[in-house]
Amino acid sequence: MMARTPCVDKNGLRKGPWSKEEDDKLRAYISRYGHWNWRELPKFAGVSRCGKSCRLRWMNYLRPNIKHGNFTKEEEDLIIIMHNKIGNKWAKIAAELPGRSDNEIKNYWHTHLKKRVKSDQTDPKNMHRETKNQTESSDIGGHDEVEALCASSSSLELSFTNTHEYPNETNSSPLTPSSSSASVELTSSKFMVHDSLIMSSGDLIQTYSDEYDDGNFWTDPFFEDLDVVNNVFMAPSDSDEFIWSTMDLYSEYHSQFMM
DNA sequence: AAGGGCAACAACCGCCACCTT
DNA sequence: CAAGGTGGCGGTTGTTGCCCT
Repeated sequence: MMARTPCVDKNGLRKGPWSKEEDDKLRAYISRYGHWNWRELPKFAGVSRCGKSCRLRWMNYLRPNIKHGNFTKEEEDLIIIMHNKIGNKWAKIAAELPGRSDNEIKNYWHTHLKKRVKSDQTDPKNMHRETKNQTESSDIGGHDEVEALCASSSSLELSFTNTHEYPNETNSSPLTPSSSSASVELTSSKFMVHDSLIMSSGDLIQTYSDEYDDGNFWTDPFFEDLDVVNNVFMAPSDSDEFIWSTMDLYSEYHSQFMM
């Protein structure tokens, strides 16, 4: 794998390439409960990563329907046309390519397409084609049309959630979609009770301070004592059932008192 | 066969926009 | 209105594999 070697930052959070176990934990958690809050999520998913790293991993690799490699000619052409019109707006371009992440498109552009475009433009044999493309661009990928394309893509994320099969759908709860048409997006406010429930549930976490360090939002631990979370509440993978049962307990609590 | 250079790409980092309080 | 929290975007880096000499 072409990635950085694993390491640990000052907060004990892992950096570098993701292991299969980490992927499995993150995928299992989000599939079941959605990404309700990226900063808190890794603690509950049992992953020693910062929220930002989890988000990136999910968006670029673990999302349902995500595709890798082998860009089609149509995809390449669309990237080139849109890049010609809107520049490095990778997220907007990615919105037009279902299953492709902005990061992958960005990488693909830098490693393949940029060179291709450059050589196309400098190759005299392509001068005619270039002019033709520009004409076509104004027809096919003109500014208005690209904007319209981008606007129409707002439901892309929803379409992903629609097509995703939740492995535990029968365990429907306020935190899990009751049907495949439900969004997995959950507001943080709906989760306000989460911590207090878990704390009261067997006093697993003795203290949870609101006054954690004012360092970096993405990388600093959410709980005052990360070790407590990792070693006590977030048990190793062989105790995943415990995590799920605790989360389900919360779900019941939520449906009983918060709905 | 060795090793230097380059390509590919996963992941990190900083910044910004938006939302909530 | 200001400040803090959060999500998202785009630029960049770092590592590894491959190719060429």
